[in-house]
Amino acid sequence: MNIQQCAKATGCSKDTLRYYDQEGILSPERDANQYRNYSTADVTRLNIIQNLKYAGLSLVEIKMITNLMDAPITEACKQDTIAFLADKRQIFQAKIQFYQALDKIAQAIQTGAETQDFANVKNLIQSISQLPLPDFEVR
Amino acid sequence: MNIQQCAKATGCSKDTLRYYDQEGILSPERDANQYRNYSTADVTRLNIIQNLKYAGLSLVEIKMITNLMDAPITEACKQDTIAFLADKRQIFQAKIQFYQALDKIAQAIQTGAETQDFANVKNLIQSISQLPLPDFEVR
DNA sequence: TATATCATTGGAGGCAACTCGAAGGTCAAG
DNA sequence: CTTGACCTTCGAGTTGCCTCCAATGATATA
Repeated sequence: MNIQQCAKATGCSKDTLRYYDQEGILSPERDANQYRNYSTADVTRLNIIQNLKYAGLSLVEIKMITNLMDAPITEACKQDTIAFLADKRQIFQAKIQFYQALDKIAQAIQTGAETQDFANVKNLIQSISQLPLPDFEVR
Repeated sequence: MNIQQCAKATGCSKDTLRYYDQEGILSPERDANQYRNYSTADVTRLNIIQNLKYAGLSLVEIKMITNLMDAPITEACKQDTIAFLADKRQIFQAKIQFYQALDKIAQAIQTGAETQDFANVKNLIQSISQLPLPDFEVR
């Protein structure tokens, strides 16, 4: 699969695919003429990358995770991974709670706006300031 | 409250506060000497800004929402707000589902790494590619 | 009144993650 | 064998969100 087909299959732009190659995030095989040749495994991997990006991970963090797929996992790397995941899970869980709370407020604002209850809309926006941010560092 | 105190109260840097002023996101009153003077309402507003940023909104979107707090809400603006919120709620709900699924996988990877079940770790990472991204546009 | 510490502005720099353009090589169709 | 649509690399530009610096002014304390 050439770069154009891969771009179409994954929704990444060709430039993005070249950028990922350059950054060592995803380096496909090359044909004799130096053209990139993407395998179906590469496409799967790009889906993983996109999903983790959507979850708010940086490309460096994504590299860490996807690297686990092809390297044999050493003891040191195992420890790193466990610590990293414990960290990330805290963040994921904080995000779940945060979005649930925020969605509740958004729903109430929606209702308030529809029923012309504008005073309440302002109170609801105020209440966003009360949502607790997690006290650990988040990117 | 001067800029230093506000920075301390909100956790924003002084540079960030000046940047927000410059961008019209939060413009505090000025004293006779041109020094910025932050009110408690400004601090509340900065909390809102930080929370919405954490939720993945851009500063432009945040401006849209916080502007609702001081302007009288016109009919046109009401329509915009309702549409905007409907949109954002879709995204929030997608994120909730996504993080729940991802956390489940992260937990399983953690367990697999702890118990040396590395083959399974690789399968689990693979399974991230299966998580459905929402089909609407997300930032 | 000198000194230190705060504030102001303007403009430059930085980082992540692209995005674009130029200059040139490859390949299939007519 | 030319035309057009691909591909390559390299380097520069862009966007969002800061972050730092220099020059200058205000304020508090010894």
